[in-house]
Amino acid sequence: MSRSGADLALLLLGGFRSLVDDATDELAQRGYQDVRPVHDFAIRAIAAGADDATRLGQRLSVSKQAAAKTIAVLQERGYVTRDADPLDGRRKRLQVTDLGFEVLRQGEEIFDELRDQWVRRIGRAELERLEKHLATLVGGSAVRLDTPGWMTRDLGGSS
Amino acid sequence: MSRSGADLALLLLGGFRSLVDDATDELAQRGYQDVRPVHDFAIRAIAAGADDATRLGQRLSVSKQAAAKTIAVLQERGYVTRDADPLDGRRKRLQVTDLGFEVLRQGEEIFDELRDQWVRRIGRAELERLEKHLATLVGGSAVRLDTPGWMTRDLGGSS
DNA sequence: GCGGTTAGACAACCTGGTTGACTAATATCT
DNA sequence: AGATATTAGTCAACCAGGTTGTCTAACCGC
Repeated sequence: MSRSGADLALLLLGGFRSLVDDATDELAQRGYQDVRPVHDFAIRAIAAGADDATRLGQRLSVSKQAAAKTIAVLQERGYVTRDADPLDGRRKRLQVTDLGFEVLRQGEEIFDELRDQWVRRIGRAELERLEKHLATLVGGSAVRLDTPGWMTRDLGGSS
Repeated sequence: MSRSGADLALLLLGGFRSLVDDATDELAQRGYQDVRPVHDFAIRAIAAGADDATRLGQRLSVSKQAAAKTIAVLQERGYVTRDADPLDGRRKRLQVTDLGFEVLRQGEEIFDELRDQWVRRIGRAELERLEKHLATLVGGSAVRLDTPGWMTRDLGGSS
């Protein structure tokens, strides 16, 4: 048992991947075949007020062009709409559709269920302790999602 | 404070990114400018016996072609050599160079130092507890590194 | 009204993956 | 031995998701 710093990093990555892969799987089984976590995050950001491409890009720490590509996908799948802003002719105001909110809701539900599974395995107090420490270590600093590929790709044999 | 499943995922990702970004920064400062964690992992896998492109690919859960591309980079930078296998004319046997081992050593050292910093912040016992739980939850299952981009990319304002 | 800024679109390009096709060498089977 | 199958590596085409740069149209301030 090495307990090296590198192992620690791998453990964290492993934990993350485990959750995300399982969640993506489950989301697919519930009928949202091609939703990737990055879509979920993007929809969430839009719902939270990043309602145009530029702001979404800022929120996601990617260029506005990259954000626009993501938006195009979300729009095509019916998770967001894009209509002209009456107050500013340049902007295209983004709005999350009912379907979009539904994906969000299900995504949350799935993640919560996965967390519950973890609670069952190591106990509530222990998991909360783990979260508390991680929060301390990671700090409030926003987690950047600007990792091309990676969470957007389809997964092999995860679950 | 939501303590939702999604937050947990973000915490894990944040922890990982924090370590990896800092490590990459530090490695760069020590003169290994363009080493990304993925290179470290690849060298490590080669040193551990995945000494041809096919096996390296399997180890890293990527195609042999992708592995070959990585190898080309490692070779160009002098971290590995590739010579004919006297026993099997098809294979090109990989070997980690002294420089390659040096990168590995420094990488380890850096990660260990980062872990020490964490120990200082939350205490040895707590960190070990965290590691123990994560190990339980993630299981022995090999962590897949097949995330295109992401750890290979250069980092913005991390540290 | 005019110059500067801002939102979005378009295009070219990069990285790091993928699959598919092909060659050469080794293994296996009759 | 010889025919056949497998295996390692390479090449090429392609894809996803990002980047920068350029351009247009609309807004803002003087």
